[in-house]
Amino acid sequence: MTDKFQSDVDISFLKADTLEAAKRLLGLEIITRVGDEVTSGFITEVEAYLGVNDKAAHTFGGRRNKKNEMMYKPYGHIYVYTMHGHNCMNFLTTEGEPEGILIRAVEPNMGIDVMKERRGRDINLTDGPGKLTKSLGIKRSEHNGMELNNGVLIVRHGRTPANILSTPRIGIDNKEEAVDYPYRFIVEGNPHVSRFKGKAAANNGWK
DNA sequence: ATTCAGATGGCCT
DNA sequence: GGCCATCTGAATG
Repeated sequence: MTDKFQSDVDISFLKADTLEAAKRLLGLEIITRVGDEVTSGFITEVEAYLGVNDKAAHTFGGRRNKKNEMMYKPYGHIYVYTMHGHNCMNFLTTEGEPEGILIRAVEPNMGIDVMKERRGRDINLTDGPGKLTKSLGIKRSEHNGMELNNGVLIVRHGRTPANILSTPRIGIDNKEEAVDYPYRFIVEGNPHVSRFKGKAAANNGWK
């Protein structure tokens, strides 16, 4: 268990309830290995997408197509889609419902130099859904539909949030009543989240 | 500090 | 052709 690329997390909590699972993801460390380069970050921001009843979800009303096909896999799988030329990653939840959790931001931990190289800049490496996938080397061609902890991407116990804040989701202004659902969860006071303003909390909001 | 237009690429209509 | 669960740099105040 001292292997940095071996999971120590029982991901069965993803099976039960998407909103609860979203909060429990905060603080977990996502680790990727591409070739011999290992990069990782602690999850600081997530958004839940509640499937067929959620107008903001790709699977609203049971929509099913080439892009969202992997959303219909069971919990513990990864859904990666591209938009505007960027990759975004979700962890799937439940069995039988096309629900998932968008990973919107992480706090960089391992392999920061590699992330800087992949991103072509030294700051703002992982504070957005398209940024973190680029920093961690996550590609649709290699990660879409894969299972967590199978060798390309694992989660490990990381840190514990001191406080969790919920807000409306970002970037879904055209989704009618769903724009107001408080399905975005962040580690309060952590600066590595989208649109961060103000001052970082003590210890970046971790216990 | 905040706002905004343009880039961007895959997939749907 | 048009739509996005986005990002960036430039232009503002």
